[in-house]
Amino acid sequence: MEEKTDALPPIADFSAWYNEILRRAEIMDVRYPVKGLYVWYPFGFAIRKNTYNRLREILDVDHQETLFPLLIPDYEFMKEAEHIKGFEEEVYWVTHGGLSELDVKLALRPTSETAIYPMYALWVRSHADLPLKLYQIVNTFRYETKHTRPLIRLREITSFKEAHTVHCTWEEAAAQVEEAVRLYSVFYHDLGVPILISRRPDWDKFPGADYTIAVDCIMPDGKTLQIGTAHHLGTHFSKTYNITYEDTAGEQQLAYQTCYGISERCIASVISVHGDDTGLVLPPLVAPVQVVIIPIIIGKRRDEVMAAAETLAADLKALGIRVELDTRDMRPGAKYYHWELHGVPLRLEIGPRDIDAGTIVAVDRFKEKCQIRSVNEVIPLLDEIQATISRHAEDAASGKITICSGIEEIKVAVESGVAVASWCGDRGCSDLIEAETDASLLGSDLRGPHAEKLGGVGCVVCGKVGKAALIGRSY
RNA sequence: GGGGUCGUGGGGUAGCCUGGACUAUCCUAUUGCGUUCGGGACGCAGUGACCUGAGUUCGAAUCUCAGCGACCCCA
Repeated sequence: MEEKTDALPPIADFSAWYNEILRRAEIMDVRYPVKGLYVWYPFGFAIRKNTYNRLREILDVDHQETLFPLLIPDYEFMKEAEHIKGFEEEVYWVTHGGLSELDVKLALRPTSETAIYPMYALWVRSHADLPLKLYQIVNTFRYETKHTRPLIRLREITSFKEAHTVHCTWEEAAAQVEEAVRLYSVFYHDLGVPILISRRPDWDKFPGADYTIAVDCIMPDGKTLQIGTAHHLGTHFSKTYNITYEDTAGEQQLAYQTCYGISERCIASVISVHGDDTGLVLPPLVAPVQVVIIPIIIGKRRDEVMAAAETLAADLKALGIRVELDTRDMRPGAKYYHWELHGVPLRLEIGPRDIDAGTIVAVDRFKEKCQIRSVNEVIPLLDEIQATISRHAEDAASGKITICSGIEEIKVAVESGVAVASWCGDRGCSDLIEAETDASLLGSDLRGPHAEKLGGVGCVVCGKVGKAALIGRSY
């Protein structure tokens, strides 16, 4: 069949699809003239707003939102050795004020530990001040040398949610890391994005952490995207920044810390994991337009149809639904394509025939059509769509995960997805896996059903006691 | 980190090698008018571009150098 119009590249050609969808669905404009910096279109920004509103809701239960400065004095930034090593290659420096050189150079935060922790040292006095759980949503700057990509690898991360907590004991901090993982699981469950939770190998943990728990998702091309991390910082930073508290016995004690973050990669994951050949598929939770109403306007009955459509829109708005009434002078079909591209979960059509019959045509993003008689049927429909989107994503993710018992199997698995295999924890064995399979050992202690299915088999390389590791190619 | 390809209206291309008013083409770009309107309408008339800087030249989208930017491949 002949294509009538310029088709979106198929999602099977993921890179091309991704670039095109960002522009056509008006998410990011990539034409800003600085490498690695991109502009949010209003529609994309609305997705961001809805997504981060949910993230805030989840955090606000027992965190407080705060805001720290963008600029960090060099003497603070340079205090923690491991941390510096991890970031110094990527830091932008402000060296001048006007024409004069600054006495103290200022780093644009690549992350905010070194901005926040000197203040924490002032704020934390007593065990009664703990735990302290703050977060902020800010932009950060990293001079990326790898290939930059909108929402995925940026020189200005525009939407970095970073939480920083302080605790009395190592165990409490460890429990907070688990709590962070739980919160992120809830968040991604709500976005319908299936996640893999594992512990990053020691050589890949956050610079200045005891350990790092990572949240990854699987993109349509089988590569993984890290979409969240939680770090146990132990006392690395509290030693450096002198964050101490007075315990019940009146003794000064070093505090234990955690930090955990999510960036706009969460939006990249929503777009990529759910999208299809027709365009975006947005979960109602984050869709800027949850329901679009297309009036079917024909000649004489135009006013009658418009009035009915406006009433319908008002009724939906009253139910708290984000609704758009599309009154543009276009044929209905063109509007259908437009809103499908933009991922609108549910479309309602109202025309003369529907008015006569007392019904409304409802079509979901998967083109399932039904007739409804009342606006009260809309919310259940949206709930159903949210569930369908999650189920599709879950099926797609499962299809990309292979449980492997040998190097050859891993090699095949990582060509189109990720492998789960047993690993003893030894660097030598992981080096061998990576060299043989052209993929990375992303994490150990993988959680969830796939790890359980693997069972207690020995390391794929040496046969010693091993645990479930995640192996794949990553963004 | 290494290599490659490339930069032309809003988007996609041709023209460049062989310099000459350069210009052209397609689209879900855009303006106006009219006819249309239950799955991407049509007619007519318009708008709109050669990445930036330097150089070569009588003359540069075209040649040279640099910068900026984009994409692809390999490590």
